[in-house]
Amino acid sequence: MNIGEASERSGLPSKTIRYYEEIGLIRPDRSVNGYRDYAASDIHKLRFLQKSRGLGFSVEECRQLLALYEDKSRASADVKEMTQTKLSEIDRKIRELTELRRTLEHLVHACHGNERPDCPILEELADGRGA
Amino acid sequence: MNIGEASERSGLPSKTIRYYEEIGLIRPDRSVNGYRDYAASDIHKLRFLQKSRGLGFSVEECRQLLALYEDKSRASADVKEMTQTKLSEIDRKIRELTELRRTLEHLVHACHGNERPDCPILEELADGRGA
DNA sequence: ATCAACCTTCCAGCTGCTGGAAGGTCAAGG
DNA sequence: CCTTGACCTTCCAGCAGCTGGAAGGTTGAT
Repeated sequence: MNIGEASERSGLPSKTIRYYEEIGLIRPDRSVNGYRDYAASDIHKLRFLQKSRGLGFSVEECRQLLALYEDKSRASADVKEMTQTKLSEIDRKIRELTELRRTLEHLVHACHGNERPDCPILEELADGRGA
Repeated sequence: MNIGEASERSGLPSKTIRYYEEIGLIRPDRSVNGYRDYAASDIHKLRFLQKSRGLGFSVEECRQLLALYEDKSRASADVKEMTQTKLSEIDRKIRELTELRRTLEHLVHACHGNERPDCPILEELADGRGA
């Protein structure tokens, strides 16, 4: 499939998809007319990239995450260790998002009308408990 | 407090803190010697920025999030609407992270040894159910 | 055959930092 | 008092990760 459809299916702009190819994250085939030709597996990767980038992982981290499921030898110790590291990062992000969510909700429902930066919710957040 | 301590307490490099000031995210006082002087509330904001940036929110989105709890008139309808939008985004991110986590775990425990991109877990992720 | 809607490459510019130079401030030790 | 080292300052350059636009080729429909 052409880049336009790949863009639609992955949620990434064509520009970004070409950029990801440039930096070696994906390697689509080329049709005889020179157009990029994306396979289903390319779309998988692009969707994966779309999500993981949006979740605050750097391109290099995304490259590593991609490698995790492309690596035929991912039973090896270092791959497992890296996966574990990534899992911890993900858990931390989930905790932080949950916290952020709680903060926003409280700001709407509870802090309603107080002056800033002394709001107890804010203090709680900023004190870093749970971060 | 000086920028070094602010950096330590917020988890942000001094360079980044100065940059955030340059683009108007924070406005620390200045000591007589010309050094930046950070109050506790500045640290709160910096920690907030550190987290929300790390969670994939753009600087502009972070500016909005910051505004949500600085805004004295945040009882207004549009502020509430924006908060709701942000809450939805956060929920989506949490879902995606949870998914990503499940995928990584399965890649280690269940997919172990299969060839790539036909792994059923991968299909599941890429098909976008739950994204 | 021509028009719109695709696609291509290339290059410039923007965001969000990040590093380094050149120099001022401060507390401690000689 | 003065020097040393760890701070701090501004300014400017560069990198990461896109993003937009120009200039041009391909495709399918009228």
